[in-house]
Amino acid sequence: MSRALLSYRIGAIVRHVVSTARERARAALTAEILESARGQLATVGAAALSLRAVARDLGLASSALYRYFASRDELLTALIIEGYDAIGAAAEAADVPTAQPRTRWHAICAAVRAWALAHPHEYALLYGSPVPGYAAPQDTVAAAGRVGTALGRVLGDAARAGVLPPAEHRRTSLVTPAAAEALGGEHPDLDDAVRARALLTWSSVYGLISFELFGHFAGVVTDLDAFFTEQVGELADLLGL
Amino acid sequence: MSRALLSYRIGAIVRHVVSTARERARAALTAEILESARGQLATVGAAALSLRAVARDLGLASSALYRYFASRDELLTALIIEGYDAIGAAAEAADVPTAQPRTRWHAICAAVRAWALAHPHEYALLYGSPVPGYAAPQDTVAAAGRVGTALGRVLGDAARAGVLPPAEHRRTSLVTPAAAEALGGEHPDLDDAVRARALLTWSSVYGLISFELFGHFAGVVTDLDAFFTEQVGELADLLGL
DNA sequence: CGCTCGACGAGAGCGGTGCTCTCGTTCTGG
DNA sequence: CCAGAACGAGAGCACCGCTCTCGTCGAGCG
Repeated sequence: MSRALLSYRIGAIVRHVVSTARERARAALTAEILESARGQLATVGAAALSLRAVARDLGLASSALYRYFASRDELLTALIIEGYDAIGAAAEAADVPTAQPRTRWHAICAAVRAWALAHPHEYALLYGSPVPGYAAPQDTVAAAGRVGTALGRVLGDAARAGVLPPAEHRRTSLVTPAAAEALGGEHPDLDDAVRARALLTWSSVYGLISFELFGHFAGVVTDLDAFFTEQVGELADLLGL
Repeated sequence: MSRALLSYRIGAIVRHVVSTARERARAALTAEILESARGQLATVGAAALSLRAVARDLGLASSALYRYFASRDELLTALIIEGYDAIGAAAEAADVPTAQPRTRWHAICAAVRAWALAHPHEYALLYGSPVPGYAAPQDTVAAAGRVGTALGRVLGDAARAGVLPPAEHRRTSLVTPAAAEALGGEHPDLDDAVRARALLTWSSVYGLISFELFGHFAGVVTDLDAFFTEQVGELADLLGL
C-alpha cells in the first residue's frame, strides 16, 4: 500500500526522464487529487475529508481514486507529508542564520504559529490526535523532523558562538543519538541536558499553539499575540539563548 | 438539543427527590449508554465511536438512543465532560496540600501524565484536535478548568508561603480576571507575569504529554519517564517553585 | 378509578461513507 | 501488431448518522 504513495512521491522522476503520456497523465491526476483533497482538508477538516467528494470534485467515479491512493488513510498520509513539508519550509524561511540565536528562535516560533493559525486543520492533522486507528507510516517521520531540525540548527550555532551556559555532563542520555545529531550535533556546550531542554521548549511551543488553536485559552488569555511572544521569550531564557 | 444532556446531568436530582420508575429507568439507561460509549471510546477512539454500535451493545434499536442523546456530538460532549472530570479528579487526588509546592507540582503533573497514558483516547478527545465541525459547548469549559485550578491552588499556596520570586508589576494584563482568580487569586507576589508563566508551564506539560502520546518523541527520547520528570522539574524552576 | 397524553422502543428508510469487484476501453512496450 | 497492463465507470456491500412513523405502556390529572 505504500507502493502507490512511493510512486507518487518519486514516481516518473526516478524511473526515466522521458515520461510517457500515461505517466504524465497519472502524475497530473495525482496532483489534482491532492489539490482537491488539500482544499477539502482546509475547509472541512481531516475527519470530514471524503474520497467521494474529491472524486465528485474532479468528475471521477469514486472507485477511480483507488488507482492512485489505495485507501483514504494513504491519501491522508500524503497530505500529512505535504503539511510537515509546508510547516518545515515556513520555519526555514523565517530563519536568518546570521541573526542572534534568540532572534532566530523568536522568528521560527512566530513563523510556526503563523502557519498554524493560517492552516488550522492541517496543523490539527499534523499535531493533534492521530486519526482513528491510524499509525503514522515511517514515511512521515522524516518530513516531521524539519521544524525540529531548524530549531536544532539555532541551538548548534548558539553553542558554537558560546552563548549557551556550560553544560552539566551526566552519564545516562535521555536523547537518542540520531536526535542529538539533529539538535546541534557534537559540541562541548551541548550535552544531553541542554538537548533535552531544547525538546522541552519545542514541545512547549507546540503546547502553546495547540492550546490557542484548540480553544483552551479562550476566556483565559486576553492578547494571544502578546502572550505567545512573551512566553516564547521565557522559553528562550530557559534554553539559555 | 442541550435539553436532553441537561436532563441527564441534573435530571431527576433537581426535579424532585422522589423519582418515578420511568425516571429511574431513564437514568439507568442513560448511564448504560455512557458506559458502553466510554468502553467504545477507550477501545476504538472517538472518531470511530458509533451510535449504532452502542445500540447493538445494549440490544437497542439505534433510533432509541436519540431519546437520550440528540446526536452523536451530544454523546461525545457528555464523554468529554466525564473525561475532564476524571482527569481533574486524578489531579486533585494526587495533590497533598501540606507538601512543598514543588513536590505538589511534580505530583500533579505525574498524575495527569499517568491518566493520559492510561486513557489515551480520552486524552486525545479532551486535548487533541477538536472533532469535525464540533464546537465545544459551554458546558465543557467549567469541567475543563479543574486541572488548571488544581495547579492554581499550588501557585497560590506557594505565593502565600513566600517561596515565589517577587512579581514584576506591569500595566496591561495578559490574563483574564476570571483566570487570574483560578490561578492563585489575590496576592502581591502573584502578578500577571507569574500567572502567565503558570499558563505557559501548564501548556508545556500538555505539550510534553501530547508529544509522547501522539508519537512525536518516538525515536527521539530514550527514557520517557525520566525525561518527563526532568522536564517537569525544569518547568518548576521556570515557575519559581 | 379511568382516561389522555407523553415517553418509549422498534423498524423502515434516506443519503452519505469507504471499499471491492467486474467490465469495457485505451494505451504501451515487446 | 498484439498481448497485457493501466484505466475509469458502474454496481454493489456493509456501515454510518439521523428522521419518521407506529404501536405500546406508564404516569399524572380529572
